Amino acid sequence: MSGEKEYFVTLAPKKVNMYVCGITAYDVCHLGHARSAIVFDIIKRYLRYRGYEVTHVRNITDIDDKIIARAARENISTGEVAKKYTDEYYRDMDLLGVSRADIEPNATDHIQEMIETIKVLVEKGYAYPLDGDVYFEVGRFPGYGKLSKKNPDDLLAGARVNIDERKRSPLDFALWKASKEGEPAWESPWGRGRPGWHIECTSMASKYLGESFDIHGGGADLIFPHHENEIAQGEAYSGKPFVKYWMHNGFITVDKEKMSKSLGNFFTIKEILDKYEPEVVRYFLLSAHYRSPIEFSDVQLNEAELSIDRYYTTVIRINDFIESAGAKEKVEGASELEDLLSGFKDKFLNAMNDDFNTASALGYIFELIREVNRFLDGRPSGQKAKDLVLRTRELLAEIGGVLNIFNKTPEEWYRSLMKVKKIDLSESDLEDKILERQKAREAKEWAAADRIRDELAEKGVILEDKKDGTAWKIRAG
RNA sequence: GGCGACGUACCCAAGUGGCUAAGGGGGAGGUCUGCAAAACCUUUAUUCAGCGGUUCGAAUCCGCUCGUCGCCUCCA
Repeated sequence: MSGEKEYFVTLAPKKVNMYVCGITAYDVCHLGHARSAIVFDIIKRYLRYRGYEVTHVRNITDIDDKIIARAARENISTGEVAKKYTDEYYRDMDLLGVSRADIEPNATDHIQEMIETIKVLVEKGYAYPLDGDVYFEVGRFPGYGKLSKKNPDDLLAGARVNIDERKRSPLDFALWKASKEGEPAWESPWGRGRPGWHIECTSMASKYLGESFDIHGGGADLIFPHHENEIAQGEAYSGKPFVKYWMHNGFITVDKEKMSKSLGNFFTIKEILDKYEPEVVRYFLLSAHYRSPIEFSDVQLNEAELSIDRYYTTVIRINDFIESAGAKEKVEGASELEDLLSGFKDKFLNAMNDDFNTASALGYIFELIREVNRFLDGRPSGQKAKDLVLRTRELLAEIGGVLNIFNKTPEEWYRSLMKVKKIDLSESDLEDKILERQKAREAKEWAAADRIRDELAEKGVILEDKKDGTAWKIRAG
């Protein structure tokens, strides 16, 4: 609310009540929806990791103008439209590794609650019925504009055309809308109609999280008017502060412009996941701070893929070492690694405690990656070296777990890359080729061996000769 | 027009008053290797859009200028 970072103090000790605006189920999701979902998924995971008991509510709007329009166009019911795109949404979220919220309410299951809220607002004089609609009277709520830092007078001055003359003020917004013939409708004290968009979040958030709760999140485009209106409704209703901390994720941009439905410059999650591993998308989104705009491009996604590949390549080295390390104690240059290991967790926590700075956290992960590689380059052996490397692997896995990345085995990673890059080669064919090349190498027929390697490289498969055999990877980036 | 955010290397990106300006990608050189790949090492910002100011000290605070974007209408 202050527009600045603040110390995080929960309303109840160690408990966090968090509401995040979900989707309106009228079309498939694009990357912007993914960002919001992933950002708040990480926030929830991190708070839980830190020992908070988090109740996460994420709504699904299943009745609104766009759903009605789509239903009319496709000649199906609004319920069918909402169901279809809710299913698509869950499919996308599952692929992206976004966990479910604890409560995922639909608007249409809470019509009664909304009617009750509106009734109270009317009784308290904050809202007025008008020809079957009900409007919130913005002028009656003194704090209006405090979240978006807008002055109601400026808003009035800048008001665009299409002003509804019946309203007491152009800023007044609908709590309840009378239904037209053939539209979905519910009985209410003001006649048959349906709820306005803003009221559902206020009613449902209050129902599940209380009249005041800790965190409310969503995309930055919801600040005004949606969240401003939620505050007006919630605080007019209860007389209490509605939300303690507002958190808004920044936009995804394409050529510096906001990715959006209306501009048509969007990429659906489905399209992106056809070309990139879900983990790559997650990493990409975590590589910038959640409030910053982030430019979508293939270059960026490829860089994310390379970064993740660097991680898994190191995991392979670590695993190889742990399996094959000799017993003879040889530990050189371990002090740097030991230092880094002992300070690593604090660095990670500090980064995340500072407004969930995932980009900084990822930086620390790669510092550790470089150090463990350096350590392994010294060809260490023995139990002490093993313990150190094991500790590194565990620490990396723990932190990766919080961010929900880096949680595959390297084998899974490369199989997954193989699939997403549509490499036309079975694993057994690949093994055969490697064997064939192995024979050539043993016979020191380098040209033949190189030919096989080049042939595979052309398909995007990279061979790595190690002392006990040849491993394959898929070229990232 | 009103309000707001941002501008850090070739690209992406952390850093918001004080040790050598994280990290990733890319470039150049090197070590290792049959050759590669991977990894590592060295190097690539005496400088943080520009100009002023505050301060012992600023990329970091303040002012102005330039540029980019967002919100003010549905939007993650």
